[in-house]
Amino acid sequence: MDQAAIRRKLTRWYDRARRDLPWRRTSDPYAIWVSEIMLQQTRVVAVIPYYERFLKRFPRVEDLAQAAEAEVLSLWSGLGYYSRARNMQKAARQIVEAGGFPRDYESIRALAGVGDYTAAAVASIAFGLPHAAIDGNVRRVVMRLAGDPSVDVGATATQLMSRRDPGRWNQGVMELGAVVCLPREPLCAGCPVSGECEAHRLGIQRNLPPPKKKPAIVRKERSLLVIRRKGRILLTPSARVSGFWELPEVFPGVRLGTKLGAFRHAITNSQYYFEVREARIATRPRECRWWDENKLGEIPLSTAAKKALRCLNASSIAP
DNA sequence: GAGACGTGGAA
DNA sequence: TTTCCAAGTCT
Repeated sequence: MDQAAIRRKLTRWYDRARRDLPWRRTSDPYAIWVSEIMLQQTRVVAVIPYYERFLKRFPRVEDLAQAAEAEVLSLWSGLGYYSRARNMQKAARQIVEAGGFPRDYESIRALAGVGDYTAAAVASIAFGLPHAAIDGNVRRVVMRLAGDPSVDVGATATQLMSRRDPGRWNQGVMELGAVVCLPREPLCAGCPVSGECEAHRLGIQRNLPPPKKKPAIVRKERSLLVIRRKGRILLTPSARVSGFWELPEVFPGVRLGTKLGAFRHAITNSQYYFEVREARIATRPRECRWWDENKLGEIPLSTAAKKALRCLNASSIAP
């Protein structure tokens, strides 16, 4: 591998690619950190509106530290991996207590919800520190450049990394992986470093990284209940995602009514088939609460509950 | 170290 | 329609 050529061509390519990403326009470590947390296992197009809404509401880390958890979760609702939001607020309070955003790798790594990848990304992008950020994109790009699935990705990425601008390099490799060096069908014709790529030379780029075995999808059928009384609707605290509210499922003493709709909802390795059904109760289960139907926008509602309420609204418009 | 954790877009 | 999996972290 001609490392210098790879470094030069790839950073030059990155300087011209995707200049519109909102987090490329900031040098605020807090904003960069927010973007990196949101981008964990989440596509750029999904993150952009959340990122902008989040920073508008919480422009400074102090604002996030002082916010109510329910509001943070509301702003996060729909993004997934909600422990990220809770950890972020925990970390925001750590930061405020420490008197400012941490400025070295170890201190950044110590924040709640920040692992090796995010610490390296923030340290390099916000502070120019020479830490290679290793994510799924970097693993794929490095394995392909080396043409070898057993290559030491961390060591190779560190060797390749620009010492002059580690943040630009890290983002460049990730961006290349995201838009050119795609997992299934890499766009080698448009790749700035295909001439330096060993996998491309050997024609094995589609086989790298080797496929991982997938756990079986479990299918589950459930009912979500719409129990209304005087403009209010019964919700139960989410058992899965604490801080969120759900429509109740079947429980002892409930009387089921007509079916209002159905939808699918996938959660990790489970594929749920939900039917939405009217229901009535004599006594309210202890954990449940009545919520004003006009104020549901103000509380953290699970995505499944939102989908269910959507078919509810559709049916009330066209009964 | 395997498994859990969310969601939605692309193939 | 189903399958894959994305700027990972935590337990």
